[in-house]
Amino acid sequence: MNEDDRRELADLLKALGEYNRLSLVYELCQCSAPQNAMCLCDCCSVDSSVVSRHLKVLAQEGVVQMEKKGRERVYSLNRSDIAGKLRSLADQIEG
Amino acid sequence: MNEDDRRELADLLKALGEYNRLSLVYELCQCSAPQNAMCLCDCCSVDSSVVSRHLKVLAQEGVVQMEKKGRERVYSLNRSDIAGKLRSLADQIEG
DNA sequence: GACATATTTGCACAAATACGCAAATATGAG
DNA sequence: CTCATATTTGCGTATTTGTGCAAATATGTC
Repeated sequence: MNEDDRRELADLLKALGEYNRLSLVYELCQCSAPQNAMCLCDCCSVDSSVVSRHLKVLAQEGVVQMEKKGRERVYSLNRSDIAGKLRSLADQIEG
Repeated sequence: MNEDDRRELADLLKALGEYNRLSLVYELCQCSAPQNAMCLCDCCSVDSSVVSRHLKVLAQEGVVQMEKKGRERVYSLNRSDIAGKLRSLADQIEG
């Protein structure tokens, strides 16, 4: 694995490695339909601006996908993509 | 998943989500025998004290295991343990 | 005991980060 | 257009974090 890929993977893990962001991911896990930020706000008790920033980070790392829907923006997990990367790491670690 | 478990998982991901620490993990990945810190120093160009601290973090999160061996301390990966946790997360994300 | 090597720890510091609040922006509803 | 709701952004702040250097500690070797 080259350096850039490793940096990218580290950034992904860092994005997931913050409690409130991980909570957002778990919340999205349980939703079949995409959710807006206000709804996601409920699962972690922080300001909506904070949720907005966390979702931005998750989107940058490809964890979630955003879609404009009228006045709100709905988010959904890139399930197979992230799961694949985590499994790939697991495989490498297990050797 | 309860809150404590989630916090613990977030801490694990955070430990893995730093470039030099992830590099240490990859380095250990490729070693069949446990390695000491001086050897691990080579894979990331930082001071030995920094490596020491990173290894401490990884040990606290259960990523690596330390064993005293004379004057040096050798580290090895908890391969199946970490791989299992990553796969478990992947499974939950994939739903 | 004296010395060399391996590792940790104390200290200082710069950069990153998470956070809340208030203001700005976007957009649907009336 | 006006208003209400959803979201982002600017700002200030407190905390965390990664880092290097020097000193301290640990332990094998002579």
